[in-house]
Amino acid sequence: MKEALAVYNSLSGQKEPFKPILPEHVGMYVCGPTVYSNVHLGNCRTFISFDLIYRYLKHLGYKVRYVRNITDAGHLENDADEGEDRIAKKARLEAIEPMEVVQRYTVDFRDTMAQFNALPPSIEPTATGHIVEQIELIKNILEEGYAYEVNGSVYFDVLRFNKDRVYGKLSGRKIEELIHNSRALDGQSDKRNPQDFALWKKAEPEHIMRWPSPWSDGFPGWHLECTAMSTKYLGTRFDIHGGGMDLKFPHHECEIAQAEAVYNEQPVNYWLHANMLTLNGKKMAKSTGNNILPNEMFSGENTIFNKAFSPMVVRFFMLQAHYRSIVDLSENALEASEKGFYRLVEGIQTLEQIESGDKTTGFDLKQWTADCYAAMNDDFNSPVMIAHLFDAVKFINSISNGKKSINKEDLEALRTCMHAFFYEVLGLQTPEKNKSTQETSQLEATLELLIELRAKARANKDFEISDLIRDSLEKIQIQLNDAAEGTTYQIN
RNA sequence: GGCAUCGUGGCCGAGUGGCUAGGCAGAGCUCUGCAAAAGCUUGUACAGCGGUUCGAAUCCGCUCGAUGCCUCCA
Repeated sequence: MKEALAVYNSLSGQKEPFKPILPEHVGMYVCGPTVYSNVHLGNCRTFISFDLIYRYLKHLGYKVRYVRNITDAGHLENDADEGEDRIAKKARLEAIEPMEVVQRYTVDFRDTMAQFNALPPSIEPTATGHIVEQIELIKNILEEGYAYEVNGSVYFDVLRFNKDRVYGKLSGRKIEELIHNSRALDGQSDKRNPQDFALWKKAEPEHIMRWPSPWSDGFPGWHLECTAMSTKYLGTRFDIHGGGMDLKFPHHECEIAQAEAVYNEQPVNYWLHANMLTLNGKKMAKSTGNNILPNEMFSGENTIFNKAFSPMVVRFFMLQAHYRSIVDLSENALEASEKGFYRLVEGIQTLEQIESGDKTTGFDLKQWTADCYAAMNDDFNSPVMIAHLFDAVKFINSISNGKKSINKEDLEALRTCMHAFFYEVLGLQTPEKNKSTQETSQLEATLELLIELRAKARANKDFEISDLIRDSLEKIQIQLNDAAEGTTYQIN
């Protein structure tokens, strides 16, 4: 199965057979969040996409080292604030320590990702914990002649780099076009060319987050941390680098330039980019109000949707689209996914109860299993794999109805495969059963009494009473279901 | 303005030269005192206009539209 995996490489623009540098190991780096506010739902989609990829690689038997950074310094804003660090700005606004901001939102981020059942990465390094490595890297780039210092700041010399190597190969941008499209400098910049980017910025006096360096007391440029940390933990050449599509340019382009400047080879074999999440057809933006936080979705306390959606439903919704497609969050789409998700969950629960027969009828289990793997091997095509899971649910239901049968061996294999794909690869969980506290057991007993009374009324054809019980319960979100074996209830 | 990705049935969303995606909704059926729930069955599609081809939703060109990034520090 491993050999069949193909991934879409942004660098080449096509699907390529996946061959890691070491046969049994995979090194994967994904650009993590900047922890200056609550994690953005769009960010979550990126990390859920890479969680799927991480899980599938592990499922195939690879030993994966998954590194995802926490950006807690050096990510400058691009609005009117004169080069102020996002973290520092937030700290100033809230009158707290910068590291307090970092701590708060790192905790929020981890908590949210845990709710989405995303596995934690193998290493989660922070930018502030790797200042030494970043300074070393700048020294090396300067030594190679691809950077220059001006007034205590150090900039990467893109034009100089482009003479020896190619800048723009990931994003398909040409340096001439970049120059052509740049506006004239307003004279305030120390940079020689607008395409150049900061490796080190001298801190203004009011700037709180600062570190000593050979050039000035200052802070590292944003692009630098990922190069420093990825190469530290994965080597100067590693297998997979991931991130959101929006990071392709300039961030990842700059990473390539930084690494190539020092190590003289391209740092990454496979560049993978997860696409964006829109909300009601538009980009999510705080400024326009077209924005929703993960927790607001889970609790239903928001002005965008009329109801709450659980983390598993949202995760399932995202996995029903391919990671390289833009996916649009809307109430209709979420509700459709929610129902589909529960259909799948019930199918898995039915699978636990069905019994094997003499032979398997109407289902080619080997072919089905192969189809599931083929879908995932085709650039992690989770929507197609999920479609196959629904085919299995249809089969499971018809076994349950007695219309089809399955032999012992196949039943075992079906359970193994369904579990592997549902829990392990897709990372889904079935909703937790309510813990049986005293109150719930009292409720259960009461409901069973009501069901018994209703059954008596029905036996006497006293439908007025039986419907009164049913309708009254329905009003308080308790649904009675009459089946051949008796009446069951469902609390919504 | 530049770069990139994309436009699929009522909604979401795969596929990508000839062969059923799937989910939700709708319709029909089964079950039921009637419902509900559940299960089964089922359909109209590939933005528009040209071109290539025996054959295109799939390839090419143009038009229209969408989304992201860039055009300032990063």
